[in-house]
Amino acid sequence: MPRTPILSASGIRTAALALVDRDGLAGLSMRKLAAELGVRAASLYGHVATKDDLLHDLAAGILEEVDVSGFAEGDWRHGLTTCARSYRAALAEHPNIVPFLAYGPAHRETSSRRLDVVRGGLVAAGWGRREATMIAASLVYLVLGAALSSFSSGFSGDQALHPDPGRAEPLPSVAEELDHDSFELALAAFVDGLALRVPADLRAPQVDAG
Amino acid sequence: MPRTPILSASGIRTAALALVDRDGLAGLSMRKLAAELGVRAASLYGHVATKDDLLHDLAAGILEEVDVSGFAEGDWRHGLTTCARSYRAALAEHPNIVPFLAYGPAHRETSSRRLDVVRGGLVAAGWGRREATMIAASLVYLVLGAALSSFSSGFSGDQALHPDPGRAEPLPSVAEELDHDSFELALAAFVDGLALRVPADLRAPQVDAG
DNA sequence: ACCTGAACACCGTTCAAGT
DNA sequence: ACCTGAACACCGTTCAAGT
Repeated sequence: MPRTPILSASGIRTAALALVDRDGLAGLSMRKLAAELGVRAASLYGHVATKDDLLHDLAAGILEEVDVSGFAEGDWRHGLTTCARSYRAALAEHPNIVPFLAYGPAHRETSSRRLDVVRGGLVAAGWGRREATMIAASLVYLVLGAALSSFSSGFSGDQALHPDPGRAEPLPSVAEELDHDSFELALAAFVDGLALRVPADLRAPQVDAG
Repeated sequence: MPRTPILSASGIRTAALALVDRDGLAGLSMRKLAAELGVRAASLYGHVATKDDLLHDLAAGILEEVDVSGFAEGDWRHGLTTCARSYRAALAEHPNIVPFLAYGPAHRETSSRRLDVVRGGLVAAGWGRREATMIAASLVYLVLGAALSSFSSGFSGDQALHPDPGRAEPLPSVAEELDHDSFELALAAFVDGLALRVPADLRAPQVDAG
């Protein structure tokens, strides 16, 4: 009678993500993860190739939640805005994994499949292919930058931010609101600025030698 | 006759930065760093409190290179652009340290002193205090996002990018140029978009209930 | 004063061995 | 098939001891 296995790849991933959410990226160790699952560290390697691989899978799962359907209606401004917001929201649900995304091309595959949809939407809306690529990249800059500067930018001496002038640091909720508003401002300004250089269809092309 | 000390805090920092530049953030260990200096790991702790502290100092040194003087002329667009470019250039010189910046408020102090200058310049140019804070935050989003998405965004199947259509990946120089152009596009669009919502001085204030 | 040896409490990963 | 013990080659950090 074969006893049912304790471990599974997906169970490991779930526990790992919970651990990262709870204890941060540095708080995830294979030994701790194993203990959480009632098992020893070595056992994990029957289901998961490597810790880096595991983190990669977690990141991919999160990026899969990004909604790129907003381009369907043909409005690239709406498409960009929707995508950026859902991207940011997806990262906000697991903020502790964001530093891992900084470690380079580990998560390239999922991320770029997503970006190709964005690029496609932009091209369909009349943008050139190179512009579309650059706009998609810019979107990632904004979202990723916002995700990892959240709470950490730390604005030192601004009394205008907290109604109570005796306080040195903004309250968490105030900081959160400020992060949110900053992101929305950046996104709106970026999209508005792009609209000024929309090509052929609506406007004459920008001067060639910038 | 007291033999002259081998170690110094600044010597350690220099070697550490060189090591990070060469071997990446993961390639920096206190033991390796000590070996590089002809010493044992324990000796470092006479001059440096902690590895995290050391990295914090490296980051602070890099952020100090950021040029925030561009606001002197009173042109906030020029100030923002100059600051963003020099910020990006400073990070580009030590790209391997960027992931460390993602690990939260460790480098808050230097960073926020810099940001206060930006905020000040924006307020002097007529922006409201809260807007100025949000714009400064947005700038950080853009630069940090660009710094860590560099080369890593990885655009999969775009033949338009490389002149030779047989190639699967863009050449490094092509990727670099694309990163650069994307950043410049994002920055220009962002600043242009901001200009559309410039307050009181030049335009009527935006509608209050957004 | 400054550096070292040795130790403590950890890591990720492998692999022969158990069931 | 699946898990374990033990080991390997590492970590950051401390601290009594040497010079």
